[in-house]
This record gives sequence, C-alpha cells and structure tokens, in this order.
Amino acid sequence: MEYVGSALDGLFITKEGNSRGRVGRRRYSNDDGTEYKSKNLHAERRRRQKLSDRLLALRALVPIITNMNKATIIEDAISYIEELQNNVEVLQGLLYEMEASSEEGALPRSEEIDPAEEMRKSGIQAEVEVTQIDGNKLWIKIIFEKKRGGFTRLMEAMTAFGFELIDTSVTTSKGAMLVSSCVKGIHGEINEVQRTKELLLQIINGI
Amino acid sequence: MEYVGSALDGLFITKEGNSRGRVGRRRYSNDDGTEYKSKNLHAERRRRQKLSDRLLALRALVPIITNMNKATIIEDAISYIEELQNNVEVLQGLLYEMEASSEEGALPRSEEIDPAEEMRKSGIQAEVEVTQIDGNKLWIKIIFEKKRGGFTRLMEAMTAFGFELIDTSVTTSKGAMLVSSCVKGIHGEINEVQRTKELLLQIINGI
DNA sequence: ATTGACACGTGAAGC
DNA sequence: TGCTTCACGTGTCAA
Repeated sequence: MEYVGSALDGLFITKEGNSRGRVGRRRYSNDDGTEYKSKNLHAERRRRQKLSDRLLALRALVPIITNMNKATIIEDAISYIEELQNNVEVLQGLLYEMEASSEEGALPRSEEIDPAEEMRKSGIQAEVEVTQIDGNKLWIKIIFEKKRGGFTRLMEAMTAFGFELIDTSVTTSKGAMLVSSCVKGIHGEINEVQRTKELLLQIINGI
Repeated sequence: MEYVGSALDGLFITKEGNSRGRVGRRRYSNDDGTEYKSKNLHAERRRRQKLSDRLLALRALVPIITNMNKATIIEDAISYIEELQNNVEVLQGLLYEMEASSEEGALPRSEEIDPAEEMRKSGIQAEVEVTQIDGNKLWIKIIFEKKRGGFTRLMEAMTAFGFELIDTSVTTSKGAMLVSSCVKGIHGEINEVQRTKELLLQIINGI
C-alpha cells in the first residue's frame, strides 16, 4: 500500500501547505529500488549524538536530578544554576560586610537601643552548639546578637553553605536571637560536628 | 484537530513544518474510516515545545552564549555551572580563612547569675505537660531550670528514648527554659500521655 | 490498550 | 553552491 504523498518532488514552497492537518492520508514512497536517501543523514546523526552527549554531561554536573528526562535535566540544571547564583551573591555579601567590619571596628550605630548592650546586660552571650542526633542529622543551636535581617541572612548563609534545613525555630529575647534548627549534614566527614560548629561561628561572625 | 501554530520559538528562527514521514512497514489496524495517524502526534509536539522552552530558559540564565545552537547552549551552561561552582568554593575558602585570621579570642565567659536562684525569685516552677493532639501526635511543654547544655541533653535524651520530633521551639527567660514540642508517640500504648510525662520528668531530672 | 519519552530519517531554511 | 541546524511525523520501547 503506497500512495504518493502530496507534493513531494516539486519545489513547492509550502506556505501553509504543510500537511499537518487532519486527514493527511499521505503514505508514499516505498522503498523499492533505491530512492536515494538524504545526504545529511549522517550529519544529522552526529548532531543528535552531540546534543545527547552535552545533555549527559550537564546531567553529570547537576547534583540533584529528579528525573532522567531531557526536559527535566535542563529544568534541574536551571534551578541549580539559580541556586548557585544565589549562593555566590550571599557569600559575596557576607565577605564584603566582613571586610568592612574588619576595617572599621565600629560602624556608626544609630539604633535606638543597641542589642549588643542589652544582651551584655542580660548576661546572654552568643554561642553556637552542634550535636549529632541521628545518622546524618544535626541539631544546632545558635544564639547571637539580634540584628535587623539577621535571621534571614543566617538562613541564606546556611543555605549557601549547603545545609539542608529540616526544622527550624527562632525566638528573640533581651536583644538576643536564638535559632534552633535540625539540619541534614553537608559532608560525610568524620568530625562533622566540629566542622559545622566552626562554619556556623564563621557565619554569625559575618552577620 | 487543531494544530498549534509552529509558534516561533523566539530564539530559533521559525521554520515551517514539513510533514514528510515515511510510513514504515506494517501499519494500520483499521481502514474503515479515518483513523490512523499516530495518536502521540500532539504529545510529541508538546514534548518538543517543552524541551525548547527549557532550553530557552537555560539560555536566558547563562550570561555568555557563544552560539545559538542547542548543543552550544548546553555547552555554555556547563561551563557556566563549573565557573559558579568554583566561585562558591573560592568564596567559602576565603571566608573561612578570614575567620581564622581574625580570631579575636574575645568571647567573654561570664556566667554571673545562678539560674536556679533567678528562677526561684521569679516564681517559675519546673513542670511537664503532655497532651494528645491527634492520633499518635503529642504536644509537650517542658519548663525546667536553665543549664548549660540542658536543651541539648534534653534533645539527646528524647531522641534516645525514641521520640520523633516533628516541631520544636525553645525559649529561655528568667533562668528558666521552656521547650514546647510536637512529637510522634513512641508506643501505641493506651495511656501514652501519662507514660510520656513520666519519661520526660525522669529525663529532666537527670539533666 | 494507553501513555510518555526517544531516536530516527527527512525537507526546509539560513549562512 | 554545500553544509549546518532545525522541526516535524512516526515507529518503537517501556511502564
């Protein structure tokens, strides 16, 4: 059964004549003899393979992949890039402020009440505590001087450093802010607790 | 059957679709009316468009693009991701070193007030309260004398006793520490509330 | 049987 | 001209 499809040979500039419609009913072109094949067949094959390879490489680079689909690979790559961009931004901001505060000891504090002062008076002191709860779960407690946007920046920094927050709660009192959080560990390191503690100290130092 | 207009992809130069497929061998299960035409045609079209969209979004996210090709878009995305990863690593290292170099060693250790004394003066008393919320969920409230590491040890003990913490918050005031937590029950016991309360009392007694 | 994802071969544009 | 890239419709395989 072979029918000759509409408009096959002629140059026929198809304006709308792409037979994409309904009853196309084009079956044509048997394979009798040798209807010469397209010349770009191999080229096309190479192109496809190259694209597949790139996609594979991309997938290898992205840590989390929800699915193996081509589309989802790209999708995951997109969100990963966004995450990385955000990380860089946060880290840069942290570094910048840290440098600034290190150069100038005390910035002009024009707040009404200095949280640091209040904290000192209350006998509350900043601290970071990290304990291993279970497997790769860590419980962290952070007390630091309350600052405007401090919590947000803490969260951003922790995210930037790869912490996966499972549960978090925050409360403020007497100029101090207490954040207790259950997080998933970042590395499979041995002394993860100590490393995490150092990291957190570093973070709240930059806030 | 409508067909989605080929809808210029924005980036890629639009091209008219051709429809020249060769019909493979064995086909058609019916001939009476008009039935053939593979049914996944629209699905395939959607899939292609989705992939194109993702690729477009990816390209929009990558700052430098050497070429508009599909393959090169992915290629550029790959190198961009590598660059970002390197950036994050460098920044983290920088921040870490900075913290190490600026060890002020301040951290004044001064625990002047005795929490127990303060608590007694404030009229706050230790207590444990357990109520059943829903099914096997319990809500617990614990007030006890604030001690260094007390909360951590409470968490450790509760974990050790098999409590599964759903949500926890802690606050301290006037020498006392209040922990309110939503936990999943440990046993399917009948008088689970009472049993849990005894367990918690025992725990904070040992802290 | 139905659905979703893929690779394939091919005509059409652009350079 | 040739060469590259693209979208298309389709068959096929797996869940």
